[in-house]
Amino acid sequence: MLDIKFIRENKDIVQAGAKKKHIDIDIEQLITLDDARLKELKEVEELRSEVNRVSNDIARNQDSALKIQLIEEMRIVKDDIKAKEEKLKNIIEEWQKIMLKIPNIPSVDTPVGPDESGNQVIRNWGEKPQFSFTPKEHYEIGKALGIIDTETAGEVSGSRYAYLKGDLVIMQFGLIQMCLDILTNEETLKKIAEEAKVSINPSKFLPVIPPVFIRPLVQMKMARYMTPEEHYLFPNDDLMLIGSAEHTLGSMHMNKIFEEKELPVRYAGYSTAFRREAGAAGKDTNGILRQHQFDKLEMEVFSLPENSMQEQNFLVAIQEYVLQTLKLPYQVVAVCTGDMGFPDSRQIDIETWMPGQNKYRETHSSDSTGGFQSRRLNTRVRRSDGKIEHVHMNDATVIALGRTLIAIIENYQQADGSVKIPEVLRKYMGGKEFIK
RNA sequence: GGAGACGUGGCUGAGUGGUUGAAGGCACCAGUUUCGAAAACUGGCAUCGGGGCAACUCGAUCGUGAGUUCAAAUCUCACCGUCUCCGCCA
Repeated sequence: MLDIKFIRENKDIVQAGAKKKHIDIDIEQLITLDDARLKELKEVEELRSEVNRVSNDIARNQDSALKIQLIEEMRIVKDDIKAKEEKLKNIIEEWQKIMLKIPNIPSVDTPVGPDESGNQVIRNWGEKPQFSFTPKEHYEIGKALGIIDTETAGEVSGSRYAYLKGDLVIMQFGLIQMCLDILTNEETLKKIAEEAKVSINPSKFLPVIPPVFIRPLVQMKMARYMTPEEHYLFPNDDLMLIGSAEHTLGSMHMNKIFEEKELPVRYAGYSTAFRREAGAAGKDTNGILRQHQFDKLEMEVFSLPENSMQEQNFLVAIQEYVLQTLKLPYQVVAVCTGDMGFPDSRQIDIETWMPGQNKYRETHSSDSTGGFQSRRLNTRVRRSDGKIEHVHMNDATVIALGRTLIAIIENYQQADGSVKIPEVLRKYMGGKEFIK
């Protein structure tokens, strides 16, 4: 949510920002409503003030005839207040509906574009592996090795589910452990920050296992409930499944105030993510690329506003470090206005090379949301001078397990159908060198 | 799931219908004192919104939402949450 004062003072910027994101909003209508809201609010407040004043007189006055007269008068004023409050309530409801539809404004360095075709590759890393044979896709290799079974899962649970088995499971836990080792090691983080030339305090991440259920109201505050059809809903319990650990990590400090010296606060949350993939009919149906359920380690950082850009750069640097450690080729992409998320001011994705598909595919995302989510969540910071303002929030993937497993399977595949295990993972897999 | 207790400012804790936005304490900030610090003393110290250049002022907020009343932290109802005991369970 943007600040209404900011919207009033910068309506051209807000309107232009929404247009770049291809979201229709009517700022003039909002401002007309806001004028009405302020007028009505003022009237209600003046009447309430009168009631308060007279009520105090009643309490202190000894003259009982006068008291009765004043009480009668206040009864009438009270009815007046009730009617005005009803009117105000309706105005505020309309006002909120429009406010919730106004997206965050894209940063100045966000490329403008209609959809993902407008995304820009910023840089790439790594040599694509050369094969003496035609590289296969992950599901073929996985099926042959008996480590991915989508057929049984299809019968048991439906499409877009899979059984992962054996060494692939061990590898998943190895990846998680490897990433947690990075995120909880201050030396490593410092090194990453220095190499990426970001000037922030590279403090450790606190590992968290968050709930996978969230109240729809809170999801709304995270500004991640724009497309209800994307979520698994449990109306009997007024709950929904999270689509990312971000949703229950970012809301951890709802209605709370940080002290300036506490920031940045960094979390590394591990959870399963649940997505209905409602808009992806027939897309990526093979294997485990696009699943209804996948596991992910996610970073969430609360920072001072002036640091949030650098914080995002730091998070991207961590993502790159993870992929470099695994020796997986990737490209870093500035996501354009037409493709970026509703609450984002700047979104950067990383796409990892998938030789079987002969394509880069999205494995990481990092969202800088500024004060957009924190305004809805009411998450603030008390500065050292006592002033209180909204914190800035950044979230980013550390590792999305399913897609990273695909990248490893495809990049490390061998002519005999086996998969070589990346060196850094071997210590987590009993020293094993191949899955075969 | 059953029974009971409770939810007040950053924390603690008073407050059961009328200048209570809320005593006291801790923490914090500024000053006095000190070479400096501690201690002591003095003062300040909730958030949000409206109006005002400002001093200031009006309103809202005592878990959330409704209600009763001229007047609600205080009374009523619903919901949410926490704690204790029992049950169940990994």
